[in-house]
This record gives sequence, structure tokens and C-alpha cells, in this order.
Amino acid sequence: MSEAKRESMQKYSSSKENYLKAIFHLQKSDGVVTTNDVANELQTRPASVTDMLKKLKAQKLLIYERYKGFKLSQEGRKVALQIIRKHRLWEYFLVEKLQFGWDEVHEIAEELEHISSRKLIDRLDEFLDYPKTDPHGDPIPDSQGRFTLIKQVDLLHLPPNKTGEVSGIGDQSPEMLELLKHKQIGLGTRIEVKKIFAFDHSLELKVRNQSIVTVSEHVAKNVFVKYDE
Amino acid sequence: MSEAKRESMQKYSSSKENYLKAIFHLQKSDGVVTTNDVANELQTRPASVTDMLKKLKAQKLLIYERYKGFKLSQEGRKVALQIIRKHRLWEYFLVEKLQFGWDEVHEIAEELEHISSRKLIDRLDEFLDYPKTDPHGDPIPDSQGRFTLIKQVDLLHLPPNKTGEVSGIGDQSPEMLELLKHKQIGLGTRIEVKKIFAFDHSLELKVRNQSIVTVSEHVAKNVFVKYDE
DNA sequence: AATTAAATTTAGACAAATCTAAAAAATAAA
DNA sequence: TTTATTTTTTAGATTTGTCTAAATTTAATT
Repeated sequence: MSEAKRESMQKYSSSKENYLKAIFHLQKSDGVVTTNDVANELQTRPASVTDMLKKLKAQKLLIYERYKGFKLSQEGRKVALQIIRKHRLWEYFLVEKLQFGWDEVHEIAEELEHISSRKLIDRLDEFLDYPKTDPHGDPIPDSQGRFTLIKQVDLLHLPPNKTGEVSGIGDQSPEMLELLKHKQIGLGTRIEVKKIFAFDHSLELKVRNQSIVTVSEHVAKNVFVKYDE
Repeated sequence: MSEAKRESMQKYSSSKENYLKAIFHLQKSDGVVTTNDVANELQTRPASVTDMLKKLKAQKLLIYERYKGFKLSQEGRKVALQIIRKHRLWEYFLVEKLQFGWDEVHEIAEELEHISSRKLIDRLDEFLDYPKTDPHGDPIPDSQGRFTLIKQVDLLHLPPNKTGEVSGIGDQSPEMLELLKHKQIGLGTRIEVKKIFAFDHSLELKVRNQSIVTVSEHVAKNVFVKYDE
């Protein structure tokens, strides 16, 4: 086994893995990730994030310069993808084999994703017949960390509890853009649909994993998101 | 849900759970468990064990007085049994569903046994069709922590890699008892058969999980063990 | 450009689980 | 029953991950 291979097999603490995962997700949506974002995502304090950034840097899992921002290294991305792979495979297992509802598996998968055995997860993948997406529609990375599938839909068709990344705008009129700008929605913004009102088909969205905003059906039809990571 | 029920659902650290499990196992074999035994079992230091004993006592998981010994409380036993249940169900899953060999599942199960969801393990039990024993022949406690199966056999018929607890002696002559006493074998002693020599059917035993001793076929035929925990 | 506000980092502390080295208690041996 | 040995416990440190409060840097406003 090569040295690089052995490296990727190293075991990190659950806490470190959670940071890597969170940064990976935030990076995908925002491009730029901030200390506050991470603190918010992980329900922790900015000071704790700074502490951890230093540790992750020391292990070459991310690139970091104080006050200047940070991003995952090649290695950090690889580790994050393996955690995501495990999380989603376990979710699939819970729903397909143990009859759990898709809305009750996340918490359990948060624990299972930290089980370290590589062989276990590859065997599980095989047992489940190599599923491409988890029960929420999120794609499952293969054993090399690659996604096989990317879906693009408008906001109305974004599955519940799925987070999409804005990939295109239909109506690009200044009025539309002004509205989107005001609501802090732009290319790459992460959006989750929280509710669709039967009355007028207006949508309640969670934007950047933080603010809750409401948009009309018309707006929703003109915002396209891709969900894949 | 009753108060007592909620109590048993509480989550303990993996470390605490490991201590409870180790003490449970040692208690079953020796009756009396010592600080050194635990340190030995968990590959740790006696001082660390003492520290943990105090914490476990504070949480009413064991009865403990300094220098005077300790044993699991009712609650501690209950928690230990749930860990053992989880460990063995996961081992069964790994062998029966994921095609692992019985000799490679222990390590993985050591991690999986700390996943906390009660619902998960009960669903897994159902999925596996309520197996009675794990791949090593050890019985799996049911959701109430009860074993459904107790087998009593003489040492010659104790399955390999199974640990039995001495439950009776056939030939109780003074000579026999003297021999057993010398080899530190008595009621309740935990024994595992390591090897049976084809030549004279003599047995090599691991006694109290520590010493290796040899006994004749005649002796083995007169020592009965139950294996169930 | 100067000032204010926000984000980030440092400094110092704490809880959990461990360790080493030394002290205290219990047990075994002379 | 003293003495010696072993076991157990205490005292004090260390590591990991977290926190609060204060300081520093960057960004935003006037």
C-alpha cells in the first residue's frame, strides 16, 4: 500500500471530522467560508473554531492564515467526502433495510458516519447494491470520493430537507435581480425549502443556512439549483 | 414513559461504557473484580481505573468503597447488558449480511456498540430476525437485557473461542477438587478451551482470562460449564 | 480618512480521560 | 506479628475540545 493511501486511512477524531464536513458543505455553497459560518453550523463558538482551524492546519487538512480565511486542502476534502459517503450510505441502509422514515435518520447517521472501518463501508455499499443517492436525494460519493450524479431543478421541485446550490436564474430582469440581491440570493447560495403554502404556492426558504425568507411561486420558478454537493 | 425507563436511556461516554462492559465480564468470571483486572482488561493503568470508579459511583453505576472493592449496581448491569446486546447484534449483522469472517468483526463491533439509538438496535434485531447467539456462539441479550438461552456442557464440548462459566463438577472426589483448586478452577470460574490435543484428548485452557493450564480428558468430562454470560 | 462596527484571534480556564510518581492500605511472608 | 510485597489510591500533569472575556484585525460608515 502506498504512503498516500495509508495517509487517507488515518483516523481523525469525530470532532475534527465534523469540522471538515461542515467546512466542505459551506465551501460548496458560499465559496468563501468564515469562522462565524462554521461556528453557526456546528453550534459552537468562533473561538473554538479558531482553535480547531489551527489543529486542522497542523495536520495539513486545510489551508489557513490568520484573519485571511481558510479552505480545505486536497486531503481535507478527501476526508470530508469519505464522511459524507458514510453518512449517506448509512441513511440509505436505515431507510431501505430498517424501515426508518427519511426524516428520522439524520441524527443516527451523524453517529454512524464516524465508524472508521473502510472495509465496513465498502461492504455496506456492496450490500446495498451501490446506491447513487441517499433518502433525501443527495448523491452518495463512490469509494474514490466521486459523485456520479448532479441534478438541476427549480426551487419548487427541490425535495424537502434537501439543500440546493443556486446554479442559474431564469428571469434575469433588473427587478428580479434586485429582489434576489435584497434577499441575499446569488449564484452558489445554499437554499433549503422549508415550506410551500398551499394558498398561493409561496415558499419559505432557509438561505445560507441562516435567514428565513419568503418568495413567490414566480420567483421560485426562476431560480435553479443543483443539488449534489 | 416512566422515570426509570428514561434513566436507562441516558447516554454515557464510550469510555464509561467500556468500563461497565469490562467489569461485567470480569464479574461473571471471577465474582470479585479488582482494579488491576480492569486495568489489564482495558489496557490502561490502575490509577486511571480508580479515577473512573469514582465517576461511575457518582453516577450510581457501581457500588464502590475505596480499598474495599466494587461491583456493578443494578443500573450498571443494565447498561452493560445493553452494550453487549449491541456488540453482538452488530457482529451478527457483519457476518450474516456483510460477509465478514467471524474472526474480523470484533474490532468493528467495538465501535458500533457505542451508537446510542435504542430504536436502531431494536430495528436491527428485527431485521436480523432476532438471533439468539452471535457468530462466536455467545448469547445475545434481548431488549430487556435477558438471555433466552443457557447451555450447559462439559469442557470437551465447549465451542472454540467461547468462554464458559463453571457451573458444576461431576466427580467431586477430594483428589479432583484438590486438582481443580490447584489450577484455580471453581464454580463461576471463566474458562475458554484453547486447544484439544488429538494425541490424548488433553485440553489447553485459558482460566480467568489469564493463565493457561492443561487438563486431561477425564478432568474435562467432569467440569460443566454454562455459557450465556 | 477617521471612526464605528463586526469578525477573528488570543489568553486563560475548565471538564473528561488519561498518565507518572509517590503515598497509603491491604495482603503475604518471614 | 513484624516486615516485605503487592494493590490501590492520591497528587499533580497532560491532551483534546470546549468556553468567556478581552484584544486585535478587518470591514463598513460617516
